[in-house]
Amino acid sequence: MNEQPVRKTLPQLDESLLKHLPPFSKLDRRQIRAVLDQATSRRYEAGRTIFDEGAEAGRFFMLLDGYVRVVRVTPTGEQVTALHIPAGQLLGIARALGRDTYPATAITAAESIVLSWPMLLWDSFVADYDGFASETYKTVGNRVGEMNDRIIEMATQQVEQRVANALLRLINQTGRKVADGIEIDFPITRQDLSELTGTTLHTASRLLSAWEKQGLVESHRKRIKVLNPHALVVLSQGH
Amino acid sequence: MNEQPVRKTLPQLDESLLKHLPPFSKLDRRQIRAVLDQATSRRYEAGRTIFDEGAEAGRFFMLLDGYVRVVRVTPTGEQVTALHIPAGQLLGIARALGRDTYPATAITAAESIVLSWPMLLWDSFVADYDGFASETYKTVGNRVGEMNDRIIEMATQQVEQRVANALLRLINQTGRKVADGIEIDFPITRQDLSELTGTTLHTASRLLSAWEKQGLVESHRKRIKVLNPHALVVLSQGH
DNA sequence: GCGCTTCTTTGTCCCAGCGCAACGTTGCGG
DNA sequence: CCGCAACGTTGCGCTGGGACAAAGAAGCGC
Repeated sequence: MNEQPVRKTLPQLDESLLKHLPPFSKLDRRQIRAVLDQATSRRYEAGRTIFDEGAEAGRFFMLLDGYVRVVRVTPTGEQVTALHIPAGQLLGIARALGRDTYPATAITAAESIVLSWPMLLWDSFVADYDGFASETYKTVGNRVGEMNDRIIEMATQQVEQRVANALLRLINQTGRKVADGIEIDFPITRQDLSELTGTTLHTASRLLSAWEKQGLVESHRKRIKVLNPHALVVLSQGH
Repeated sequence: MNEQPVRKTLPQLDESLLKHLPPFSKLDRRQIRAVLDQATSRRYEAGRTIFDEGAEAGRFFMLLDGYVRVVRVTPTGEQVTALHIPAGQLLGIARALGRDTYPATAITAAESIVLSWPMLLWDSFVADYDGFASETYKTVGNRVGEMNDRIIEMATQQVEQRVANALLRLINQTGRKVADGIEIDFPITRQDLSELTGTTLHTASRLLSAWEKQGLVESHRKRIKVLNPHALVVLSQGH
């Protein structure tokens, strides 16, 4: 793990920000203050580890801004991205899974702002804040759903379909509308895409090139813009 | 879904049975009575559907005996087994995932005895029974862990390793020690194995044949006995 | 016992996609 | 402006394992 998060005051954190975070969206002013007062805020550059698989789950986190990849490392050292987590979500919520170690490693995929609280506060948050528990269930439920989908994909779909699906998921989660399409608004390499889809960098690169020739996407290093999402959907369903 | 479960008295259900079920293991006699009184018991033959993906999650279930496959069906009609659930576990606990429909279909893989309760009771169980909530978190956590593992497997491992892994998981969950090895004590076809590992019936069959020739396993239709688990472990790690 | 169905085995063919390898491209720091 | 590192592209050959096919084995009902 990296250096310990530094406790800071949170002048730059607009309280209204928390209102957009589902677990806390219904809190009143005083409660928001209480949540923020107990939080530690930290900025991570891209590529830094927030917590490591297997480490004692001492804190839980909320991603205020940026993107996080949840990865697991195989015995042979390969990385596989299990999930992408967009801003506004909780992570490292081992407690909601009845665990006391983190089940995977979280790595920032872009510069990110992360709040964290001691895991000790988990239970009191659940008790004190209405809807906190049910929102975390939903978070867990969504992630289970996503993982489920990925298992299905991996089991039944061809590489091309999987990559198309991954792209679609990414633009759904983090797409930003631009003039002529939807852009994924965080840096993503071919390598990342291949880890997400369980293929190789080479194949992912080939596919993107092919799609670019067909005018489906446009991409420059670490940037991917989808021009024709519908065609991707068609691809993802199998020709 | 099948016919509605039939409400029955539970003469044949030894109360002590419930003590082996984690979520209720710490209850006293009166509480166990209360839990049982509110349960519906039902026997399912192998291959029957307990609940369907997408259906309203009206009940939650506990598998007293038998074996259940949690499957998802792809748009093209293929079945993929997402999880195997052994006796003693809860299933259909959509509520713990903040959902009100079942996220997958549950099908019995062997004759099974299933208790169920109206989902309405979920909240009161959580409130009334100490440890119920935390045990369900653990159940969810374990399943998330398993799914995670399967994603890693599918992304990084060869078919042979995946099948070996699947077998190992099965003997861990439901292995029964016999004279010269460990037998999986419910009927499993090559087809099942292939669905679990995202390969084809044919390949699974070939692999088992090869292993049988090497003396690693012994199998007769729907029965698989592992003679040399260690060799399988070696295989599963990739030569 | 006889036929039917379900499950399993085995062989042959063939191609998607991985491994390898070499070469472009972009951006950054000095 | 240059060199280097990170990122991306492309060609080629090889092979794991999927598709197809056909036939054996076990169980089941009549």
